[in-house]
Amino acid sequence: MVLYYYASSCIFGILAKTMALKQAILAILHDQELTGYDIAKKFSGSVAYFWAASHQQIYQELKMMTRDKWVMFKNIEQKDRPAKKIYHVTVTGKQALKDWLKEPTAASVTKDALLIKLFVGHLEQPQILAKDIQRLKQGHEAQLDTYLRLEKECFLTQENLPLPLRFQYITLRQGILMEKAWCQWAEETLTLLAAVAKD
Amino acid sequence: MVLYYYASSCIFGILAKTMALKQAILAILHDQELTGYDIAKKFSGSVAYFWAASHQQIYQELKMMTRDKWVMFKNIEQKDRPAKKIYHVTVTGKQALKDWLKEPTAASVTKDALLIKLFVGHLEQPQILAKDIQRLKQGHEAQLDTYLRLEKECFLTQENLPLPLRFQYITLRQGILMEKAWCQWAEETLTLLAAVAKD
DNA sequence: TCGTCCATGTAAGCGGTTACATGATTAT
DNA sequence: ATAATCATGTAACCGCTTACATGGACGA
Repeated sequence: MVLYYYASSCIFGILAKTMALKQAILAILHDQELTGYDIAKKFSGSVAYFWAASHQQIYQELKMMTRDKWVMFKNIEQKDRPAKKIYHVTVTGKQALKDWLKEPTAASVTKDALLIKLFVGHLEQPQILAKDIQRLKQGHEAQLDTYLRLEKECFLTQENLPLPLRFQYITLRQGILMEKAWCQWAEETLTLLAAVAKD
Repeated sequence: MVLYYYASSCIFGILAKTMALKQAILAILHDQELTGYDIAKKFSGSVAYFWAASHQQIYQELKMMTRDKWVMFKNIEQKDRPAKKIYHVTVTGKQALKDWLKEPTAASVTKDALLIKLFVGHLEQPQILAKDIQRLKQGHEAQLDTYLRLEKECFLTQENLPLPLRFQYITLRQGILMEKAWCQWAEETLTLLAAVAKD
């Protein structure tokens, strides 16, 4: 037996796999009927913050989920538009989602190329990295703005939010806190890089 | 031509791919000679925060990088231990790393199953999710502690840090700020979940 | 004796990306 | 004209995980 060798990876063996696209689709589709195209749009919109997926992947996943009876679809013929499949979650699918909620969640893994670059940042001129960070910072600031506007418009105005919205607010709050922290770090880093450039 | 359709993905087409394991290995190996085994240890240690990799993957990557002349190794026979290969970066490899530093970096993509769960958190008892978050929070707090101790011991004590360390400090700072933000969010969320449980 | 550390790999398969393909309608 | 929206897919490939495999030294 060589199991001991895999201890570092197996200590989290009880945890759920990271692969959760099926569940993400179930979550979106839970209280509404949508086409694959609609779901793809959601995945490059609001849900994109915590899970991204291309339309190709979504179509394939829907095919498998249909086979497994987690979702079903109605074929709708249209004049002047291609026919579309409107999906909904089955009872089996809803149960699968609920069961998954109970499983312990694995810590999410970050893969950040920018940090690798900074780790050996002394190999290049600090201005080059600074420029790169500045560009990324603009993206994060824009995202933060979007989130803050959403917070103001949808969540802070009314008291006694309906239960589902109270939970969605929690996910928005993570977006806000993380983007804020990122921007703060970026500012700090740009200051440090400017100091390096001076020397 | 149907390129317009892929605009949303191609707008970032000029950006570097996220796949940066080769560069991460080059970064670690840049100023020291190591075996694949050593590199794997680094990847489950300090570097793990911004890039994770298993030993299997590292061995395969080293093989490809050897083929491409980015790294070379010396075979060292040992008594009472298996033979080992000590790798070092070639001039070509160092140039490849420097070239990569200049490429614009793609924003890193988060995939967080916990947020999917919270998105449909109303489907389960709030205590179950709260427990899960509490467990994850312990992990993040432990990580934060490690980072803060490292900061104190290695970076805050001495002034005029050598250049490479000043850059490594920047990466540590991101770990610190992100973990802090996560813990803050977790606290907020646990309060909100407790409120939900009361109703 | 059990498990860990050192030190190397192969092979199957999964999750996800990239490229390719179709085709009418509508807005600029 | 040009490009975007709606709406569906297939196929090749890549990055990574999981499982399997070897084997001696050393500490609890």
